[in-house]
This record gives sequence, C-alpha cells and structure tokens, in this order.
Amino acid sequence: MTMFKPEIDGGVAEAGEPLGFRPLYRQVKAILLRRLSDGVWAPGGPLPSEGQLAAEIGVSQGTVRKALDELAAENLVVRRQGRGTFVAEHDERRILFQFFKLVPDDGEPRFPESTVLEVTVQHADAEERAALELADGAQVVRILRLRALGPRPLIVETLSLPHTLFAGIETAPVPNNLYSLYARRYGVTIAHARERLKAVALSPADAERLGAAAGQPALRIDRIALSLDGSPVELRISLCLTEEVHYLSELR
Amino acid sequence: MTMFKPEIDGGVAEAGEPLGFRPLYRQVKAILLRRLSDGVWAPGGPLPSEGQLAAEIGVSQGTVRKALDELAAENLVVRRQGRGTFVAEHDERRILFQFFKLVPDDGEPRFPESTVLEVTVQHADAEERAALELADGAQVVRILRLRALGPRPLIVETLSLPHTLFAGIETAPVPNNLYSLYARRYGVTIAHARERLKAVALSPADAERLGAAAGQPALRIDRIALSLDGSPVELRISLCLTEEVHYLSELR
DNA sequence: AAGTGGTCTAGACCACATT
DNA sequence: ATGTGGTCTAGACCACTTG
Repeated sequence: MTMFKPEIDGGVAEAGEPLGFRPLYRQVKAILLRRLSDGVWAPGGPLPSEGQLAAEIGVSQGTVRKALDELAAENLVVRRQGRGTFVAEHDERRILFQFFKLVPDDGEPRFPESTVLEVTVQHADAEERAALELADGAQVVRILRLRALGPRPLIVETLSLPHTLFAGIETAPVPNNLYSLYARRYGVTIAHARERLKAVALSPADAERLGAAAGQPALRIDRIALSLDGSPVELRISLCLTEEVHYLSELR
Repeated sequence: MTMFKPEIDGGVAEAGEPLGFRPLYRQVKAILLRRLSDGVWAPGGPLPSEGQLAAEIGVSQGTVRKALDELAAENLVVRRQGRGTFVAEHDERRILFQFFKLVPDDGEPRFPESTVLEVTVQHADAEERAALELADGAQVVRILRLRALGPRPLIVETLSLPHTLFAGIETAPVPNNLYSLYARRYGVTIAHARERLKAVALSPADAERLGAAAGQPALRIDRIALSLDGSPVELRISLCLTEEVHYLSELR
C-alpha cells in the first residue's frame, strides 16, 4: 500500500498544463503513464483492475476510470469489457490503423513487406540531430529498406535511430515490424508520430531502387516518432510511388 | 416537457453499432445530434445547460454530460467552463486546426487567401457522382480557385457541390471561408472529411495557373467533406506546390 | 458463479465567468 | 451572488468473459 496523498501532487507537472489546478485523475494518469514508461507491465499484459488501482492509489474507482479512459483514448492501453485493461501492443492491426496511412486505391489496407538494403552506424547529420534532439557527434543507426504491397517496390525508406537507445540493433536481422521490436527488446514504446508530406521528383539513385524513372513525382513522408515520454526516437524518411496507392488522412 | 422514456429507444439506430444494447447516453447524443442537424440552435449559439437538458429529456445530468463530452470530442460542440456549451463554428481557428493541413516549412499555420477563377453549374461527371453519391444527370456547382499563403499562388483547387443542396450559391461572390457560408446560408454543417493524397506531375494548364513548370511534382489532395448526418456534400481537389510548405499529419 | 469493465444515478464540492 | 461546466465520490446495476 503506497501512502500516496492525492491532496496536492506526487507526480511531475505535464507540458502545457494551465498550472494552478491539477485534477486528481490527471495525477493518477501521470502515475500510470510513469509505470507504463518504466515497463512495470509487459506489452500486451494486463493492468491491475480498476478497483485494485483505486485502493492502492487511494482514490475512488471513478477517478481511476477517468484516467484509464484517457490513456485508452490515446491508444496506450486497451480496455476489454469483462476481461480487463491491457498495455497496448504494436501488432499489425494497430500499426495499420494508427501508423501506416498508405492504402491501395482499390482494396483494403495491408501491411507491407520490407527488404533491407543497408544497415550502418554513423555520426548523425544536421537533419538527424535536429529531429532526434541529439548532441554534436552523437551516433545513429541508419536502416535503408524497400517496402512493397505487391510484387513491385513502392517505398524506399531511410530510418535513423539514436545509437544510445538502440545499441546493438545493427547486429541482428531487422524484422518487418520495427515498433514491436523497439518495445520488446529496448523498452521503447512509440506513442505517436508527426508526419510532414511533400511532393518531390525522384533522384536517379532512388528511382533505380524503385525501378522507376528519375524525375518522376513521389510522395516524401518525413516522420518523427515519439516515445511515451514525448522524446523523439525515430526519424523515418519515405519516398513513395503513388500511382496505385494513396495516403489517407482523416480530418475529425 | 417531452415525455421521452429512456427505457428502450426514441432515436434512430447509429451506423456500426453492435445492435443489442444501446446505452442511454448514446440515445441522448443522437437526440442532440438531431437537433444540431436540424439547426435548433444557431451556429456559435449556446445550448441549454446540462441541468436543463437532463430535466427535459428525463435522465441524470451525468448522462447528458457524457453525451455532450462525446460531441465535444468530435468538435461539434464547444464547452467553456463557467459559460456554457456552444454550437461549434467554422471560424478560422477551427479550420486551421481541423481542416487546413498545409503549413509553411518554417512558421505558423496561416489561413490562405483565395482568388476565384471560375464558377459554373454543370452535369456531374462520373467522379463527382461517385464521390457525392449523386444520381445520373444531377447537377453540380464547380468552383475553380487559386489559393496563396504569400505573394505566389500555391494551390489550384476545384470544388464540386451538389446543386440541390447549394442552389443559388453560384450567383453570389464566393467568400474565403466556405464552410462558414455553408452553415450560415444553407444549414449544412461540415462535420469531418477524408483526404486522399498523391504525388502527381503538373499538367500544362495547372502549371500555367500556378506560374510553375509543366511536369513539376505537386501534391494532389482529394477531399470529400461530410455533413453532420454523414452524407458527402463537397468534393475538393487541390494541387499544391510543396517547395516551401508541407502537409502536416499527426498520428495519435 | 465470480470478476471485469460499462452505465446510470445522486449529491457535494470546486473552478470559472458574469452580473 | 448566481449560474455554468468540471471533479470526485459511493453505490447499484448491467454486459461481457472466463472458469
């Protein structure tokens, strides 16, 4: 039994909070977020029941419920009636739903097949240092791969990862589902991401990789993926041929 | 005082509902959605207080609250502590936040200036009929315009609207903020939209309109905008130069 | 049958805006 | 001072899953 006294605080202030009033359920949320970030519960594993958490933290079940509801709304946790609340996993369903926005013009979203061309460890360039908030001289792991939804490659993709976070990742085969690997092997949970899209002309090198003509229009997607604590942990630059595929964006 | 009995129903079934159990607050939500759609409250105007709605409908205040919370989460209603709950408006803030995803590479999002090139009424082509769910021979209003964030035009845009919904819109000047006009003049509220993005080469005609070179890569955005009741009411095809601007997509 | 999340209620109190 | 939404609680009951 932790002697957590809800009256004032117990957690760390959140970014962008009005500061001057912090509802209890946000403090509870911060506690749970901390535990998720610390890997207290395994990916896919169950959290304690609402009642147990409420008793342990010393608030009512309704307050815990509101905290869990917000975590569920952010896809960090999955609630299943009759079963319990579980740590969200990066299975293919979730990635297709949340992170993979390229879908065939006719047909269902599908998970792409990847072919790794190159894995290297190098000093981060200026763009990588800016995106990943790295110091001068920091090292990154770079992964270059092709991705396809059918027989033809559609995407050429460069990933940059801070070497300190993912030490040794360059020594093992690169799986198709990276986010699952980050979570299981390195305790790094991708919580959300920001993508910037542009239309560009293919360079000769990229055109050759994709089996397309140089100068052809391609969709360039720069993604910065953020971990649970909000720090950038992956930079991913994708060049996509969009003749038979489009990027789907829902405006809600 | 309406004699609404919450026990079973009173509203219309929602799409995609498991069907077999409908919580009270969803029935309340359906009622409120109906009133929004019917224009019972003016855009920007206040709804009755939670207590009043609860008494009128015959449920507890907590149930009304949960319905209003969901409407607020969908940006259909705005809640302001101490003041009340208001019908969401399509002011520039909301449009920038929800519907306009093109932002300068360096700098803040800004609302673009538009120049109308052409307004016509014609028979809907196959693409328009499919997107707007129109019958053969239905008419559409087509608006062709240029949009800019600075001195140079960045976007050439074709809008298609069902003529039956927006009769007479072709006879008046086209304002910069169309969604606000749809709501005020035609009682049509844009609730959300789906965008499909591709990279394409500019046609000679579009290149000339944008003052760019034919064949240059451009971002093509096909938007279908949906009204409160979920029916498509606008097709908008935009071609954007993305040298100094990008499309921002948040993956949450 | 037991355990979990989901709904609904009622009431007290807090934070905020307006009069 | 009044009225609004926001928080917190406690308890009853419902729906769903598992043994």
